[in-house]
Amino acid sequence: MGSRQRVPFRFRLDLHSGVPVYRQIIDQVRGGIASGSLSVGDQLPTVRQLAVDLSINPNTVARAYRELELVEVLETHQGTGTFISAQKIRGGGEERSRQLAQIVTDSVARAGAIGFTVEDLVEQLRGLVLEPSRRR
Amino acid sequence: MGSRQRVPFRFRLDLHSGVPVYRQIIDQVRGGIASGSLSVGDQLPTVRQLAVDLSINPNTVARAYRELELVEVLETHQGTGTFISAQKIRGGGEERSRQLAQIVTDSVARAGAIGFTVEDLVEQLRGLVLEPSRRR
Amino acid sequence: MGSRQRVPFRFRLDLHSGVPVYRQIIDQVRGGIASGSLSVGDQLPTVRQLAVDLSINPNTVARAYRELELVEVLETHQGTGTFISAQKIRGGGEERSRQLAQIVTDSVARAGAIGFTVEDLVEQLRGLVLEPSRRR
Amino acid sequence: MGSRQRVPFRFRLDLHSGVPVYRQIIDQVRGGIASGSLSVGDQLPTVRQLAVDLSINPNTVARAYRELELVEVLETHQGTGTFISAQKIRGGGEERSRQLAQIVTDSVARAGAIGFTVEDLVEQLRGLVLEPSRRR
DNA sequence: GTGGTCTAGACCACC
DNA sequence: GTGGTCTAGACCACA
Repeated sequence: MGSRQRVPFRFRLDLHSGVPVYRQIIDQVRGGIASGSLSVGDQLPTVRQLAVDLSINPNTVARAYRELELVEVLETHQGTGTFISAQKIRGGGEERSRQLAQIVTDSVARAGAIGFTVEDLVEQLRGLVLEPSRRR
Repeated sequence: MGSRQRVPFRFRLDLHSGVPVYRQIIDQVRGGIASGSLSVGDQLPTVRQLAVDLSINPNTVARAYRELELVEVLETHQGTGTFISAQKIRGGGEERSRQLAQIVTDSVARAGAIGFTVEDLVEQLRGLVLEPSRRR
Repeated sequence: MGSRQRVPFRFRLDLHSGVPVYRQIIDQVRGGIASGSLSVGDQLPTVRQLAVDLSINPNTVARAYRELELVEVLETHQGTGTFISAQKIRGGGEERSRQLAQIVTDSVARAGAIGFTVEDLVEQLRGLVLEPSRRR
Repeated sequence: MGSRQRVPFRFRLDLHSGVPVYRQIIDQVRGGIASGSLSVGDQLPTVRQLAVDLSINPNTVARAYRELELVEVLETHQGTGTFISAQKIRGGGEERSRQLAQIVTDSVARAGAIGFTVEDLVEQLRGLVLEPSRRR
Protein backbone atom coordinates (compact mmCIF):
# COMPACT_ATOMS: atom_id res chain seq x y z
CA MET A 1 0.00 0.00 0.00
CA GLY A 2 2.78 2.43 -0.79
CA SER A 3 2.08 5.63 -2.69
CA ARG A 4 -0.85 5.50 -5.06
CA GLN A 5 0.25 5.54 -8.69
CA ARG A 6 -1.34 6.99 -11.77
CA VAL A 7 -2.67 4.00 -13.64
CA PRO A 8 -3.00 4.07 -17.42
CA PHE A 9 -6.60 4.26 -18.48
CA ARG A 10 -7.87 1.07 -19.98
CA PHE A 11 -10.88 0.51 -22.17
CA ARG A 12 -12.91 -2.65 -21.97
CA LEU A 13 -15.75 -3.70 -24.19
CA ASP A 14 -18.67 -5.95 -23.52
CA LEU A 15 -19.71 -7.16 -26.93
CA HIS A 16 -22.69 -9.02 -25.52
CA SER A 17 -24.29 -6.15 -23.67
CA GLY A 18 -26.22 -4.86 -26.63
CA VAL A 19 -24.81 -1.39 -25.95
CA PRO A 20 -23.23 -0.02 -29.12
CA VAL A 21 -19.46 -0.17 -29.06
CA TYR A 22 -19.00 3.51 -29.83
CA ARG A 23 -21.32 4.25 -26.95
CA GLN A 24 -19.32 2.10 -24.56
CA ILE A 25 -16.21 4.06 -25.49
CA ILE A 26 -18.01 7.35 -24.90
CA ASP A 27 -19.30 6.15 -21.55
CA GLN A 28 -15.89 4.98 -20.47
CA VAL A 29 -14.21 8.25 -21.34
CA ARG A 30 -16.88 10.17 -19.47
CA GLY A 31 -16.67 7.70 -16.63
CA GLY A 32 -12.90 7.99 -16.58
CA ILE A 33 -13.21 11.71 -16.13
CA ALA A 34 -15.86 11.34 -13.45
CA SER A 35 -13.73 8.84 -11.56
CA GLY A 36 -10.58 10.88 -11.87
CA SER A 37 -8.73 8.37 -14.03
CA LEU A 38 -8.64 10.85 -16.87
CA SER A 39 -7.71 14.48 -16.39
CA VAL A 40 -7.64 17.59 -18.51
CA GLY A 41 -4.88 17.40 -21.06
CA ASP A 42 -4.43 13.64 -20.94
CA GLN A 43 -3.91 12.10 -24.34
CA LEU A 44 -6.18 9.25 -25.30
CA PRO A 45 -4.97 6.27 -27.30
CA THR A 46 -4.78 7.07 -31.00
CA VAL A 47 -7.77 6.09 -33.07
CA ARG A 48 -5.84 3.32 -34.74
CA GLN A 49 -4.22 2.05 -31.58
CA LEU A 50 -7.46 1.80 -29.65
CA ALA A 51 -9.06 0.09 -32.62
CA VAL A 52 -6.33 -2.53 -32.51
CA ASP A 53 -6.53 -2.88 -28.74
CA LEU A 54 -10.26 -3.42 -28.81
CA SER A 55 -10.24 -5.40 -32.06
CA ILE A 56 -12.70 -3.05 -33.67
CA ASN A 57 -12.72 -0.86 -36.73
CA PRO A 58 -10.93 2.50 -36.48
CA ASN A 59 -14.09 4.20 -37.75
CA THR A 60 -15.91 3.11 -34.64
CA VAL A 61 -13.29 4.65 -32.39
CA ALA A 62 -13.24 7.78 -34.52
CA ARG A 63 -16.97 8.09 -34.21
CA ALA A 64 -16.85 7.87 -30.43
CA TYR A 65 -14.05 10.44 -30.24
CA ARG A 66 -15.87 12.65 -32.67
CA GLU A 67 -19.05 12.72 -30.62
CA LEU A 68 -17.10 13.51 -27.50
CA GLU A 69 -15.41 16.31 -29.37
CA LEU A 70 -18.75 17.73 -30.46
CA VAL A 71 -19.84 18.02 -26.86
CA GLU A 72 -16.42 19.42 -25.94
CA VAL A 73 -15.32 16.58 -23.74
CA LEU A 74 -12.36 15.93 -26.03
CA GLU A 75 -10.19 18.05 -28.25
CA THR A 76 -8.61 16.61 -31.33
CA HIS A 77 -5.61 18.13 -32.95
CA GLN A 78 -5.07 16.79 -36.40
CA GLY A 79 -1.77 15.09 -36.80
CA THR A 80 -1.20 15.24 -33.07
CA GLY A 81 -3.78 13.25 -31.18
CA THR A 82 -6.87 13.37 -29.03
CA PHE A 83 -6.95 14.90 -25.58
CA ILE A 84 -9.24 15.44 -22.63
CA SER A 85 -10.51 18.97 -22.93
CA ALA A 86 -11.09 21.43 -20.10
CA GLN A 87 -14.60 20.72 -18.91
CA LYS A 88 -16.90 23.68 -19.06
CA ILE A 89 -18.96 24.66 -16.05
CA ARG A 90 -22.50 23.37 -15.97
CA GLY A 91 -25.59 25.45 -15.41
CA GLY A 92 -28.67 25.24 -13.22
CA GLY A 93 -28.00 23.39 -9.98
CA GLU A 94 -31.57 22.39 -9.46
CA GLU A 95 -31.97 20.67 -12.80
CA ARG A 96 -28.64 18.92 -12.31
CA SER A 97 -29.68 17.59 -8.93
CA ARG A 98 -32.90 16.34 -10.37
CA GLN A 99 -30.98 14.54 -13.08
CA LEU A 100 -28.56 13.02 -10.62
CA ALA A 101 -31.47 11.73 -8.54
CA GLN A 102 -32.92 10.20 -11.69
CA ILE A 103 -29.67 8.46 -12.51
CA VAL A 104 -29.41 7.05 -9.01
CA THR A 105 -33.01 5.90 -8.98
CA ASP A 106 -32.55 4.22 -12.32
CA SER A 107 -29.43 2.38 -11.34
CA VAL A 108 -30.92 1.19 -8.06
CA ALA A 109 -33.98 -0.10 -9.88
CA ARG A 110 -31.92 -1.87 -12.50
CA ALA A 111 -29.56 -3.36 -9.94
CA GLY A 112 -32.49 -4.39 -7.75
CA ALA A 113 -34.10 -6.10 -10.70
CA ILE A 114 -31.21 -8.54 -10.88
CA GLY A 115 -30.88 -8.98 -7.17
CA PHE A 116 -28.19 -6.50 -6.20
CA THR A 117 -28.43 -4.05 -3.34
CA VAL A 118 -27.43 -0.44 -3.03
CA GLU A 119 -24.38 -1.59 -1.13
CA ASP A 120 -23.31 -3.69 -4.09
CA LEU A 121 -23.55 -0.62 -6.27
CA VAL A 122 -21.52 1.48 -3.87
CA GLU A 123 -18.88 -1.21 -3.70
CA GLN A 124 -18.56 -1.29 -7.50
CA LEU A 125 -18.35 2.47 -7.66
CA ARG A 126 -15.62 2.63 -5.01
CA GLY A 127 -13.69 0.09 -7.02
CA LEU A 128 -13.68 2.45 -9.96
CA VAL A 129 -12.07 5.23 -7.98
CA LEU A 130 -9.45 3.17 -6.22
CA GLU A 131 -8.34 0.97 -9.10
CA PRO A 132 -9.56 2.32 -12.40
CA SER A 133 -7.68 -0.42 -14.19
CA ARG A 134 -6.54 -3.34 -12.18
CA ARG A 135 -4.75 -5.18 -14.94
CA ARG A 136 -1.77 -3.81 -16.77
CA MET B 1 -56.00 -4.55 3.26
CA GLY B 2 -58.12 -7.44 2.17
CA SER B 3 -58.78 -7.16 -1.56
CA ARG B 4 -55.87 -6.66 -3.88
CA GLN B 5 -55.77 -3.21 -5.39
CA ARG B 6 -54.77 -2.12 -8.86
CA VAL B 7 -51.29 -0.68 -8.33
CA PRO B 8 -50.97 2.73 -9.99
CA PHE B 9 -47.68 1.86 -11.62
CA ARG B 10 -46.58 4.57 -14.00
CA PHE B 11 -44.30 4.24 -16.98
CA ARG B 12 -42.12 7.13 -18.00
CA LEU B 13 -40.10 7.39 -21.18
CA ASP B 14 -37.08 9.46 -22.01
CA LEU B 15 -37.05 9.68 -25.78
CA HIS B 16 -33.71 11.45 -25.77
CA SER B 17 -31.79 8.98 -23.68
CA GLY B 18 -30.72 6.80 -26.57
CA VAL B 19 -32.10 3.78 -24.75
CA PRO B 20 -34.61 1.99 -26.98
CA VAL B 21 -38.17 2.52 -25.90
CA TYR B 22 -38.95 -1.18 -25.61
CA ARG B 23 -35.93 -1.50 -23.35
CA GLN B 24 -37.08 1.31 -21.11
CA ILE B 25 -40.39 -0.48 -20.67
CA ILE B 26 -38.63 -3.73 -19.84
CA ASP B 27 -36.37 -1.98 -17.34
CA GLN B 28 -39.28 -0.29 -15.68
CA VAL B 29 -41.26 -3.46 -15.26
CA ARG B 30 -38.21 -5.21 -13.79
CA GLY B 31 -37.45 -2.20 -11.63
CA GLY B 32 -41.07 -2.04 -10.48
CA ILE B 33 -40.91 -5.64 -9.36
CA ALA B 34 -37.60 -5.11 -7.57
CA SER B 35 -38.87 -2.04 -5.79
CA GLY B 36 -42.15 -3.64 -4.85
CA SER B 37 -44.32 -1.36 -6.94
CA LEU B 38 -45.33 -4.37 -8.96
CA SER B 39 -46.16 -7.71 -7.37
CA VAL B 40 -46.92 -11.20 -8.59
CA GLY B 41 -50.33 -11.24 -10.19
CA ASP B 42 -50.59 -7.52 -10.84
CA GLN B 43 -52.10 -6.70 -14.17
CA LEU B 44 -50.20 -4.48 -16.55
CA PRO B 45 -51.87 -2.03 -18.92
CA THR B 46 -52.94 -3.58 -22.19
CA VAL B 47 -50.58 -3.22 -25.09
CA ARG B 48 -52.90 -0.75 -26.77
CA GLN B 49 -53.57 1.25 -23.64
CA LEU B 50 -49.91 1.64 -22.79
CA ALA B 51 -49.14 2.56 -26.39
CA VAL B 52 -51.70 5.33 -26.18
CA ASP B 53 -50.47 6.48 -22.77
CA LEU B 54 -46.88 6.72 -23.92
CA SER B 55 -47.70 7.90 -27.44
CA ILE B 56 -45.73 5.10 -28.99
CA ASN B 57 -46.38 2.32 -31.43
CA PRO B 58 -48.27 -0.71 -30.04
CA ASN B 59 -45.65 -2.93 -31.64
CA THR B 60 -43.08 -1.45 -29.32
CA VAL B 61 -45.12 -2.27 -26.25
CA ALA B 62 -45.86 -5.71 -27.60
CA ARG B 63 -42.21 -6.34 -28.11
CA ALA B 64 -41.34 -5.34 -24.56
CA TYR B 65 -44.07 -7.55 -23.14
CA ARG B 66 -43.07 -10.42 -25.38
CA GLU B 67 -39.46 -10.28 -24.25
CA LEU B 68 -40.53 -10.18 -20.62
CA GLU B 69 -42.74 -13.14 -21.28
CA LEU B 70 -39.85 -15.07 -22.81
CA VAL B 71 -37.86 -14.69 -19.60
CA GLU B 72 -40.97 -15.50 -17.59
CA VAL B 73 -41.31 -12.16 -15.88
CA LEU B 74 -44.77 -11.73 -17.37
CA GLU B 75 -47.61 -14.05 -18.24
CA THR B 76 -50.27 -13.28 -20.78
CA HIS B 77 -53.66 -14.88 -20.55
CA GLN B 78 -55.66 -14.73 -23.73
CA GLY B 79 -58.66 -12.51 -23.39
CA THR B 80 -57.67 -11.42 -19.91
CA GLY B 81 -54.50 -9.42 -20.00
CA THR B 82 -50.86 -9.41 -19.02
CA PHE B 83 -49.72 -10.11 -15.49
CA ILE B 84 -46.61 -10.25 -13.38
CA SER B 85 -45.67 -13.87 -13.09
CA ALA B 86 -44.10 -15.64 -10.14
CA GLN B 87 -40.39 -14.88 -10.28
CA LYS B 88 -38.05 -17.78 -10.65
CA ILE B 89 -34.66 -17.97 -9.02
CA ARG B 90 -31.99 -16.16 -10.96
CA GLY B 91 -29.26 -17.95 -12.79
CA GLY B 92 -25.63 -17.49 -13.73
CA GLY B 93 -23.53 -15.17 -11.60
CA GLU B 94 -21.43 -14.19 -14.56
CA GLU B 95 -24.30 -12.72 -16.48
CA ARG B 96 -25.47 -10.86 -13.40
CA SER B 97 -22.02 -9.41 -12.79
CA ARG B 98 -21.82 -8.33 -16.36
CA GLN B 99 -25.11 -6.54 -16.03
CA LEU B 100 -24.11 -4.89 -12.78
CA ALA B 101 -20.93 -3.63 -14.41
CA GLN B 102 -23.05 -2.25 -17.20
CA ILE B 103 -25.34 -0.45 -14.79
CA VAL B 104 -22.40 1.06 -12.96
CA THR B 105 -20.63 2.15 -16.14
CA ASP B 106 -23.81 3.65 -17.40
CA SER B 107 -24.60 5.64 -14.28
CA VAL B 108 -21.04 6.91 -13.96
CA ALA B 109 -21.06 8.07 -17.57
CA ARG B 110 -24.42 9.77 -17.20
CA ALA B 111 -23.32 11.46 -13.99
CA GLY B 112 -20.04 12.49 -15.58
CA ALA B 113 -21.91 13.95 -18.51
CA ILE B 114 -23.53 16.50 -16.23
CA GLY B 115 -20.43 17.18 -14.21
CA PHE B 116 -20.82 14.88 -11.24
CA THR B 117 -18.11 12.57 -9.96
CA VAL B 118 -18.25 9.00 -8.74
CA GLU B 119 -18.11 10.40 -5.21
CA ASP B 120 -21.29 12.37 -5.84
CA LEU B 121 -23.00 9.19 -6.94
CA VAL B 122 -21.85 7.28 -3.90
CA GLU B 123 -23.08 10.05 -1.66
CA GLN B 124 -26.53 9.97 -3.23
CA LEU B 125 -26.69 6.22 -2.92
CA ARG B 126 -25.75 6.38 0.74
CA GLY B 127 -28.54 8.88 1.20
CA LEU B 128 -30.96 6.29 -0.11
CA VAL B 129 -29.79 3.72 2.40
CA LEU B 130 -30.15 6.08 5.33
CA GLU B 131 -33.67 7.15 4.41
CA PRO B 132 -35.01 4.31 2.32
CA SER B 133 -38.70 5.02 2.92
CA ARG B 134 -38.76 8.71 2.22
CA ARG B 135 -40.11 8.05 -1.26
CA ARG B 136 -43.62 6.72 -2.08
CA MET C 1 -46.60 37.74 -57.55
CA GLY C 2 -49.70 36.04 -56.15
CA SER C 3 -49.60 34.43 -52.72
CA ARG C 4 -46.18 33.21 -51.63
CA GLN C 5 -46.01 29.43 -51.53
CA ARG C 6 -44.17 27.07 -49.26
CA VAL C 7 -41.37 25.72 -51.42
CA PRO C 8 -39.88 22.27 -50.76
CA PHE C 9 -36.44 22.53 -49.28
CA ARG C 10 -33.72 21.52 -51.67
CA PHE C 11 -30.18 20.49 -50.94
CA ARG C 12 -27.36 21.34 -53.26
CA LEU C 13 -23.77 20.23 -53.02
CA ASP C 14 -20.63 21.86 -54.28
CA LEU C 15 -18.18 19.00 -54.61
CA HIS C 16 -15.37 21.31 -55.57
CA SER C 17 -15.55 23.66 -52.62
CA GLY C 18 -13.36 21.58 -50.37
CA VAL C 19 -16.02 21.77 -47.69
CA PRO C 20 -16.88 18.26 -46.49
CA VAL C 21 -20.16 17.01 -47.87
CA TYR C 22 -21.61 16.17 -44.48
CA ARG C 23 -20.76 19.70 -43.40
CA GLN C 24 -22.54 21.21 -46.37
CA ILE C 25 -25.66 19.28 -45.43
CA ILE C 26 -25.41 20.49 -41.85
CA ASP C 27 -24.93 24.07 -43.00
CA GLN C 28 -27.88 23.88 -45.34
CA VAL C 29 -30.21 22.53 -42.70
CA ARG C 30 -29.13 25.22 -40.28
CA GLY C 31 -29.37 27.78 -43.05
CA GLY C 32 -32.81 26.55 -44.01
CA ILE C 33 -33.96 27.11 -40.48
CA ALA C 34 -32.36 30.54 -40.32
CA SER C 35 -33.96 31.55 -43.60
CA GLY C 36 -37.36 30.18 -42.67
CA SER C 37 -37.41 27.48 -45.34
CA LEU C 38 -37.44 24.82 -42.67
CA SER C 39 -39.68 24.99 -39.63
CA VAL C 40 -40.14 23.01 -36.46
CA GLY C 41 -41.71 19.66 -37.20
CA ASP C 42 -40.82 19.55 -40.88
CA GLN C 43 -39.65 16.16 -42.03
CA LEU C 44 -36.35 16.02 -43.84
CA PRO C 45 -35.74 13.67 -46.74
CA THR C 46 -34.98 10.16 -45.57
CA VAL C 47 -31.35 9.25 -45.26
CA ARG C 48 -31.53 6.99 -48.26
CA GLN C 49 -33.54 9.37 -50.39
CA LEU C 50 -31.23 12.30 -49.83
CA ALA C 51 -28.27 10.07 -50.53
CA VAL C 52 -29.78 9.17 -53.88
CA ASP C 53 -30.70 12.78 -54.65
CA LEU C 54 -27.21 14.01 -53.93
CA SER C 55 -25.49 10.93 -55.35
CA ILE C 56 -23.63 10.31 -52.14
CA ASN C 57 -23.38 7.48 -49.69
CA PRO C 58 -26.20 7.11 -47.14
CA ASN C 59 -23.62 7.04 -44.38
CA THR C 60 -22.64 10.58 -45.21
CA VAL C 61 -26.21 11.80 -44.91
CA ALA C 62 -26.65 9.83 -41.72
CA ARG C 63 -23.59 11.43 -40.25
CA ALA C 64 -24.84 14.92 -41.00
CA TYR C 65 -28.25 14.15 -39.53
CA ARG C 66 -26.62 12.53 -36.54
CA GLU C 67 -24.51 15.56 -35.73
CA LEU C 68 -27.51 17.82 -36.03
CA GLU C 69 -29.37 15.51 -33.70
CA LEU C 70 -26.58 15.66 -31.15
CA VAL C 71 -26.88 19.43 -31.00
CA GLU C 72 -30.66 19.12 -30.91
CA VAL C 73 -31.38 20.76 -34.22
CA LEU C 74 -33.00 17.58 -35.47
CA GLU C 75 -34.92 14.75 -33.90
CA THR C 76 -34.80 11.29 -35.34
CA HIS C 77 -37.43 8.73 -34.65
CA GLN C 78 -36.32 5.29 -35.66
CA GLY C 79 -38.48 3.77 -38.28
CA THR C 80 -40.26 7.05 -38.78
CA GLY C 81 -37.95 9.71 -40.08
CA THR C 82 -35.96 12.81 -39.24
CA PHE C 83 -37.55 16.10 -38.24
CA ILE C 84 -36.67 19.67 -37.40
CA SER C 85 -36.70 19.87 -33.64
CA ALA C 86 -37.96 22.74 -31.52
CA GLN C 87 -35.00 25.08 -31.19
CA LYS C 88 -33.99 25.77 -27.65
CA ILE C 89 -33.49 29.29 -26.44
CA ARG C 90 -29.96 30.57 -26.53
CA GLY C 91 -28.12 32.18 -23.65
CA GLY C 92 -26.03 35.30 -23.13
CA GLY C 93 -27.01 38.08 -25.51
CA GLU C 94 -23.66 39.79 -25.34
CA GLU C 95 -21.66 36.79 -26.38
CA ARG C 96 -24.13 36.09 -29.17
CA SER C 97 -23.83 39.61 -30.53
CA ARG C 98 -20.08 39.34 -30.46
CA GLN C 99 -20.29 36.10 -32.41
CA LEU C 100 -22.67 37.58 -34.95
CA ALA C 101 -20.32 40.50 -35.48
CA GLN C 102 -17.50 38.04 -36.00
CA ILE C 103 -19.48 36.12 -38.59
CA VAL C 104 -20.31 39.30 -40.47
CA THR C 105 -16.75 40.55 -40.36
CA ASP C 106 -15.50 37.23 -41.63
CA SER C 107 -17.91 37.05 -44.50
CA VAL C 108 -17.21 40.62 -45.57
CA ALA C 109 -13.49 39.94 -45.53
CA ARG C 110 -13.83 36.75 -47.51
CA ALA C 111 -16.19 38.32 -50.02
CA GLY C 112 -13.95 41.36 -50.33
CA ALA C 113 -10.99 39.12 -50.99
CA ILE C 114 -12.59 37.91 -54.19
CA GLY C 115 -13.92 41.28 -55.22
CA PHE C 116 -17.47 41.31 -53.90
CA THR C 117 -19.03 44.10 -51.92
CA VAL C 118 -21.29 44.12 -48.90
CA GLU C 119 -24.16 44.84 -51.25
CA ASP C 120 -23.42 41.67 -53.17
CA LEU C 121 -23.62 39.75 -49.92
CA VAL C 122 -26.90 41.36 -48.96
CA GLU C 123 -28.34 40.56 -52.36
CA GLN C 124 -27.40 36.91 -52.05
CA LEU C 125 -28.87 36.73 -48.57
CA ARG C 126 -32.14 38.30 -49.67
CA GLY C 127 -32.33 35.71 -52.42
CA LEU C 128 -32.26 32.99 -49.80
CA VAL C 129 -35.27 34.34 -47.98
CA LEU C 130 -37.42 35.10 -51.00
CA GLU C 131 -36.77 31.99 -53.03
CA PRO C 132 -35.15 29.31 -50.94
CA SER C 133 -35.27 26.97 -53.90
CA ARG C 134 -35.92 28.44 -57.27
CA ARG C 135 -36.03 25.18 -59.21
CA ARG C 136 -38.65 22.56 -58.58
CA MET D 1 3.32 60.08 -44.02
CA GLY D 2 6.48 59.81 -46.03
CA SER D 3 8.10 56.50 -45.15
CA ARG D 4 6.02 53.38 -45.37
CA GLN D 5 5.15 51.96 -41.99
CA ARG D 6 4.98 48.39 -40.84
CA VAL D 7 1.23 47.70 -40.66
CA PRO D 8 0.30 46.08 -37.34
CA PHE D 9 -1.69 43.35 -39.01
CA ARG D 10 -2.83 40.77 -36.51
CA PHE D 11 -3.71 37.16 -37.14
CA ARG D 12 -6.32 35.46 -35.04
CA LEU D 13 -7.09 31.76 -35.01
CA ASP D 14 -10.18 29.91 -33.97
CA LEU D 15 -9.04 26.38 -33.24
CA HIS D 16 -12.60 25.22 -32.69
CA SER D 17 -14.09 26.45 -35.95
CA GLY D 18 -13.27 23.35 -37.91
CA VAL D 19 -11.57 25.49 -40.52
CA PRO D 20 -7.99 24.28 -41.07
CA VAL D 21 -5.43 26.57 -39.53
CA TYR D 22 -3.51 27.07 -42.76
CA ARG D 23 -6.77 28.06 -44.39
CA GLN D 24 -7.54 30.62 -41.72
CA ILE D 25 -4.16 32.22 -42.33
CA ILE D 26 -4.79 32.31 -46.07
CA ASP D 27 -8.22 33.84 -45.56
CA GLN D 28 -6.87 36.46 -43.22
CA VAL D 29 -4.14 37.53 -45.58
CA ARG D 30 -6.63 37.78 -48.43
CA GLY D 31 -9.11 39.56 -46.18
CA GLY D 32 -6.43 41.94 -44.99
CA ILE D 33 -5.63 42.88 -48.55
CA ALA D 34 -9.29 43.37 -49.42
CA SER D 35 -9.91 45.52 -46.40
CA GLY D 36 -6.80 47.57 -46.92
CA SER D 37 -5.04 46.46 -43.77
CA LEU D 38 -2.40 44.90 -45.95
CA SER D 39 -0.99 46.66 -49.01
CA VAL D 40 1.32 45.74 -51.82
CA GLY D 41 4.85 45.52 -50.53
CA ASP D 42 3.94 45.06 -46.87
CA GLN D 43 6.09 42.51 -45.13
CA LEU D 44 4.44 39.63 -43.35
CA PRO D 45 5.81 38.06 -40.17
CA THR D 46 8.40 35.37 -40.79
CA VAL D 47 7.19 31.81 -40.83
CA ARG D 48 8.87 31.12 -37.53
CA GLN D 49 7.67 34.30 -35.87
CA LEU D 50 4.06 33.77 -36.86
CA ALA D 51 4.27 30.15 -35.76
CA VAL D 52 5.42 31.31 -32.33
CA ASP D 53 2.79 34.05 -32.17
CA LEU D 54 -0.04 31.68 -32.97
CA SER D 55 1.41 28.71 -31.09
CA ILE D 56 1.21 26.52 -34.13
CA ASN D 57 3.61 24.43 -36.16
CA PRO D 58 5.91 26.37 -38.53
CA ASN D 59 4.99 23.90 -41.26
CA THR D 60 1.43 25.13 -41.08
CA VAL D 61 2.46 28.73 -41.59
CA ALA D 62 4.83 27.72 -44.36
CA ARG D 63 2.05 25.91 -46.12
CA ALA D 64 -0.26 28.90 -45.98
CA TYR D 65 2.46 31.20 -47.31
CA ARG D 66 3.39 28.72 -50.00
CA GLU D 67 -0.18 28.45 -51.25
CA LEU D 68 -0.52 32.22 -51.33
CA GLU D 69 2.71 32.37 -53.23
CA LEU D 70 1.43 29.86 -55.77
CA VAL D 71 -1.52 32.12 -56.58
CA GLU D 72 0.80 35.13 -56.56
CA VAL D 73 -0.71 36.87 -53.58
CA LEU D 74 2.63 36.76 -51.79
CA GLU D 75 6.24 36.96 -52.87
CA THR D 76 9.15 35.60 -50.90
CA HIS D 77 12.56 37.07 -51.30
CA GLN D 78 15.32 34.82 -50.04
CA GLY D 79 17.00 36.26 -47.01
CA THR D 80 14.60 39.18 -46.86
CA GLY D 81 11.14 37.96 -46.02
CA THR D 82 7.64 37.52 -47.36
CA PHE D 83 5.71 40.38 -48.91
CA ILE D 84 2.32 41.19 -50.36
CA SER D 85 2.74 41.07 -54.12
CA ALA D 86 1.00 43.20 -56.72
CA GLN D 87 -2.45 41.71 -57.24
CA LYS D 88 -3.32 40.45 -60.67
CA ILE D 89 -6.80 40.71 -62.15
CA ARG D 90 -9.10 37.94 -61.09
CA GLY D 91 -10.31 35.25 -63.40
CA GLY D 92 -13.39 33.17 -64.01
CA GLY D 93 -16.73 34.49 -62.82
CA GLU D 94 -18.01 31.03 -62.20
CA GLU D 95 -15.42 30.23 -59.61
CA ARG D 96 -16.02 33.57 -57.92
CA SER D 97 -19.78 32.99 -57.78
CA ARG D 98 -19.21 29.57 -56.37
CA GLN D 99 -17.05 31.04 -53.64
CA LEU D 100 -19.55 33.77 -52.88
CA ALA D 101 -22.29 31.19 -52.52
CA GLN D 102 -20.04 29.30 -50.17
CA ILE D 103 -19.41 32.36 -48.05
CA VAL D 104 -23.12 33.10 -47.84
CA THR D 105 -24.06 29.53 -46.99
CA ASP D 106 -21.40 29.46 -44.38
CA SER D 107 -22.41 32.68 -42.67
CA VAL D 108 -26.08 31.79 -42.69
CA ALA D 109 -25.33 28.42 -41.14
CA ARG D 110 -23.10 29.94 -38.48
CA ALA D 111 -25.68 32.60 -37.68
CA GLY D 112 -28.44 30.01 -37.57
CA ALA D 113 -26.38 27.90 -35.21
CA ILE D 114 -26.57 30.62 -32.59
CA GLY D 115 -30.17 31.46 -33.24
CA PHE D 116 -29.96 34.37 -35.69
CA THR D 117 -31.94 34.62 -38.89
CA VAL D 118 -30.94 35.76 -42.33
CA GLU D 119 -32.65 39.04 -41.55
CA ASP D 120 -30.35 39.58 -38.58
CA LEU D 121 -27.37 39.07 -40.86
CA VAL D 122 -28.67 41.53 -43.41
CA GLU D 123 -29.27 44.08 -40.71
CA GLN D 124 -25.71 43.76 -39.45
CA LEU D 125 -24.34 44.07 -42.95
CA ARG D 126 -26.39 47.18 -43.60
CA GLY D 127 -24.96 48.61 -40.40
CA LEU D 128 -21.49 48.18 -41.88
CA VAL D 129 -22.43 50.10 -44.98
CA LEU D 130 -23.89 52.99 -43.07
CA GLU D 131 -20.93 53.37 -40.76
CA PRO D 132 -18.06 51.83 -42.67
CA SER D 133 -15.29 53.69 -40.83
CA ARG D 134 -16.40 53.15 -37.30
CA ARG D 135 -13.87 50.33 -36.91
CA ARG D 136 -10.06 50.84 -36.83
C1' DG E 1 -40.31 1.05 -44.92
C1' DT E 2 -37.48 4.06 -41.43
C1' DG E 3 -32.83 5.04 -38.95
C1' DG E 4 -28.53 2.77 -36.43
C1' DT E 5 -24.24 0.25 -36.14
C1' DC E 6 -20.25 -1.71 -37.84
C1' DT E 7 -16.65 -3.30 -41.04
C1' DA E 8 -13.27 -2.84 -44.76
C1' DG E 9 -10.64 -0.07 -47.09
C1' DA E 10 -9.38 4.10 -49.93
C1' DC E 11 -7.66 8.63 -49.92
C1' DC E 12 -6.96 13.30 -47.93
C1' DA E 13 -5.19 16.86 -44.49
C1' DC E 14 -2.11 18.05 -41.07
C1' DC E 15 2.20 17.90 -38.13
C1' DG F 1 2.89 9.44 -37.83
C1' DT F 2 -1.81 11.78 -36.45
C1' DG F 3 -7.04 12.48 -37.34
C1' DG F 4 -10.84 13.31 -41.18
C1' DT F 5 -13.83 12.06 -44.95
C1' DC F 6 -16.13 9.05 -47.88
C1' DT F 7 -17.67 4.78 -50.11
C1' DA F 8 -19.64 0.11 -50.28
C1' DG F 9 -22.13 -2.99 -48.25
C1' DA F 10 -23.77 -6.07 -44.38
C1' DC F 11 -26.84 -6.57 -40.70
C1' DC F 12 -29.72 -4.91 -36.80
C1' DA F 13 -33.61 -2.22 -34.49
C1' DC F 14 -37.86 -0.02 -34.78
C1' DA F 15 -42.75 1.28 -36.55
